[in-house]
Amino acid sequence: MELRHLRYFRMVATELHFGRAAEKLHIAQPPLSKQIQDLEAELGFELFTRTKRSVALTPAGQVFLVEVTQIFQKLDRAIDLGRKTSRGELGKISIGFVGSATYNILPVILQQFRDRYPYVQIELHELTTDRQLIWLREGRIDIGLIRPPVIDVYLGSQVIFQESLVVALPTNHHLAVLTTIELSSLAAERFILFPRQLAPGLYDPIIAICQAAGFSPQVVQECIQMQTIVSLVSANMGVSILPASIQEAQRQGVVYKPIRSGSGAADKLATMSIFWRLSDDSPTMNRLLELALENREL
Amino acid sequence: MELRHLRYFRMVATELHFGRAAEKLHIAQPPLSKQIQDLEAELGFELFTRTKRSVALTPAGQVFLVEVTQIFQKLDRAIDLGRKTSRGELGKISIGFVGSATYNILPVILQQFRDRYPYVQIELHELTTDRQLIWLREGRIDIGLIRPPVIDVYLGSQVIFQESLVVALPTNHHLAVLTTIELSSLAAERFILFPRQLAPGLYDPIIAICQAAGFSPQVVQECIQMQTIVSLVSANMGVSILPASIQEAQRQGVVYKPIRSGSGAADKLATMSIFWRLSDDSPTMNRLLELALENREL
DNA sequence: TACAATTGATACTTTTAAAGTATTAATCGG
DNA sequence: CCGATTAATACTTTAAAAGTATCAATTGTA
Repeated sequence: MELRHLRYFRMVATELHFGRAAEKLHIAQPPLSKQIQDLEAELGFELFTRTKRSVALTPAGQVFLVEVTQIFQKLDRAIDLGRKTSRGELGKISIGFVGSATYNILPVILQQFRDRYPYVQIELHELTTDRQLIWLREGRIDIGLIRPPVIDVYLGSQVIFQESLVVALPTNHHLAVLTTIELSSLAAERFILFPRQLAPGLYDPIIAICQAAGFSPQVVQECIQMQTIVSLVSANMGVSILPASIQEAQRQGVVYKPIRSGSGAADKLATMSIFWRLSDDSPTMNRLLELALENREL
Repeated sequence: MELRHLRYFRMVATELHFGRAAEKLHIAQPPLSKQIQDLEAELGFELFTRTKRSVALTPAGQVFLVEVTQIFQKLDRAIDLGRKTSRGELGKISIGFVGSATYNILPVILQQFRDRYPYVQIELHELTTDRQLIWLREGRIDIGLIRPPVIDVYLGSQVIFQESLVVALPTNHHLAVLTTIELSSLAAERFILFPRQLAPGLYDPIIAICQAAGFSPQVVQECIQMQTIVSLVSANMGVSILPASIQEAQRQGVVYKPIRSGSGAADKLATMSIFWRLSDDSPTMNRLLELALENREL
């Protein structure tokens, strides 16, 4: 049995006239009769009761017609789903991100992606850099938003966001009255930073600019969550240097001050990259990647 | 697109190897490659990502595979439903019957039919003879259980049940002590019968045997429902002559007595026939007809 | 009642496309 | 680097679908 048989059957069942049906199918009448006969022989039951002058569906033919119509609908749907999937308009994508991406690039990308591809299911995982790399390799996430550098030959990456660093001070700090902060004035302060292990891409530049300003920061506390660092600053436990986008989440008891860019070295030092498996060619991943690169802020 | 393309696609998707898939399909590998290429060209998207050494489904191919599998299941089901319908194992049948069929042939037929064809939906309509004929011609019922004679060239009929007539007497009637009744002894009684118009096939033989016994019955009341006749007899309104199967529904205050068959004329005078449209060739109707004729009681 | 029109089936021919054969090109493992 | 593996390509053969001509049965009308 081939779809041709079912298409022909449907036309004859609609027209109830072999001549007209053949005409609509753009074939001659004898091959149409033949195909219907073949179909009936294969099915093992009659689809039509024919006299020399008229054609009518048998009860079995009626039942079969309903089913066949649904089959064609299902086939159309199958093709449509396949096409949408191939375009990345349908499917699933798993995105990993470090907490600090929440304040800048992630919401922008998510909103645009949802607008463009509303039928793609998005799965979000807030993960530390190292976990993201593991999950990426294992295929548990398809995209990672990570602060470079990361060296992995199986992963592709692109910088998608760069921002300046700011100093976070308790409101009652004596430097909090200034509009910009000279880094060297923080030489004696106690610092609260991310653990180097989890975010070397953020940690190392901070240490570097401090040393360029003539001091090594005294780190008294390390915190995994950026929000926790802010809390500790507000509680007068110390000061911190953070990506500028932290200012999106304002908090009582803390003020953020730009670093005076005498050397210019403090500008755009916090970078965020998008990572993916080089072996992954899935349409949804490619669409998300395209969109992320379109929205680069460097 | 033909089912062949989908069958081949399914096999390649299962094997993920053109050579093995071709072998299982009992064709050579090159035509299989060709058919898959044709399918992809028609669909407008790739189903497989192939290197010279390996084959894998694209995301679109995965989605399409799921749908195609369902399509084949649906096709199998369509064939099965059609076959069952052609055998009369699936479908619907509408049966009309006169009230008095309830006591004899109808329950037998219904139970057997349900046992044999449990997936056929049965619709029952208790109707007078004349309404059944109208409904039959209009196609509102497919089968009628009617007391003949009926003359209609568009309908087929077969006698399926014949039974004797009995006399229904009030319990306190002076003849109620006898085991059989001589008809002539009822000459002076008041009779309660069906209206002739609604059941001439029952009415006329009753009148005939009475006249053969030497009297014309005095009909004081006509009732459409057999149960109502029995009620009136129990209420001492008169006597009646009814088909023997009425004894299935015993009732206080009424006794039934066989007619003494001196002449033999009272035997098997009440007949029930099955009627159908001669133009109707539906499998369910044919199965019911077969079954009714198998269960003939003459 | 007979005859023309209608309509599906049959017999046979042509055309299309599916399947087969031989071979190539690329990849991978040893 | 060589041989085995595997999908693709080029070309031939074969099968089956479509076309043509005609028949046979039915219907309705002259």
